Amino acid sequence: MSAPEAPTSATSARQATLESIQRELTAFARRARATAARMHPELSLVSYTILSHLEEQQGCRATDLAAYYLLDKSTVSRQVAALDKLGFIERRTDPSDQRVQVLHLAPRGIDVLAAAQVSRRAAFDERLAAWGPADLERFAEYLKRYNEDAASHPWPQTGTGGR
Amino acid sequence: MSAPEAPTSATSARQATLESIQRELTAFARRARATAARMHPELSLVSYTILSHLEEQQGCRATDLAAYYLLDKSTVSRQVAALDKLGFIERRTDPSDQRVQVLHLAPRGIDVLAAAQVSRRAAFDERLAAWGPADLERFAEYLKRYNEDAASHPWPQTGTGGR
DNA sequence: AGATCTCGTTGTATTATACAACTCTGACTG
DNA sequence: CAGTCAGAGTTGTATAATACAACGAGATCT
Repeated sequence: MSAPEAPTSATSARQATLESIQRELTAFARRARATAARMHPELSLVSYTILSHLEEQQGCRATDLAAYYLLDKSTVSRQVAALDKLGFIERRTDPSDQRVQVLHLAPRGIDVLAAAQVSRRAAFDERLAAWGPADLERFAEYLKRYNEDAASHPWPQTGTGGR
Repeated sequence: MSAPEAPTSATSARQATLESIQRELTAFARRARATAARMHPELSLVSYTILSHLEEQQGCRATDLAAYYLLDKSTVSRQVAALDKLGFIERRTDPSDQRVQVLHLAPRGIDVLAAAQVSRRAAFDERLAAWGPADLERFAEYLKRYNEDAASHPWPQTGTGGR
């Protein structure tokens, strides 16, 4: 263990910045559901994220979704079932492993996702219209880096130590 | 109406960046609940945001919370009732307007919030340990600016025009 | 073959949320 | 002052998202 260092003005400024990041991210997270509902009422945030993920990944397993979004597999199973029932996705059993279903966008899913993306892009375009390209790029990089860091640091032990 | 401009490589690069921002923000939002549950199991994301808001604002009304987090007043009412029942907050009727209750942290609320913040700070400290101060500052600024922009551009009309 | 692991489903309970109807209280108007 | 209207909060009701536990079917490894 290294020697404890006395707090300096630099470390407390850092703390203040971290607090600020937390606060803004949290506020954003809490608003996200409602925001999505207003941008595209026909597709909830939950459905949107799944369809969007499938588009980007060109198909994936339910387990992958659960891992990526930190959800229980039962939750994903039901959401996938609902999207399947609506005809938005298809489940193709993997021939090399009969347990796994590879999820793909179905034609109707492609359509509704595209429609939602139109609204979503319009909203982002308008909101971020005043941002310069350099700031946008940096913001995107920071977010990506943040999410990667969060994923790679599952949890600092906060409680009894179990994970 | 201004003349439509042909898409240039600059505009499509911008679009790609906007997509990236959307994607990362959405993934973050979707993970936030579970993340909070792991960081501080004793205080849900929802409770945390309310207590935290009260701490920062030194008290506010239920209506303010609803507006800030884009929630229905009934939702906030129940959450506030739950926090009150747990002894985390106090409701003080505003003497100048008997309709309004000003919400404040109660001693127990201060305690649990502080405990959660310890976990939270530890998590953020670890996650963002590799970030330099300049990047952190900029990230914080961008998030703040993003949230402000989102708040000031309620919605570009996406549907039939109603809000 | 048997133990064990993984993927997915289903049963059950809880929590967050919205919408609508309602009660108070305050403000404005004739 | 009476009547109306607007704002704050509560409650009834319904739905959606979620977790945990138990389970079934298929794969894997002795």
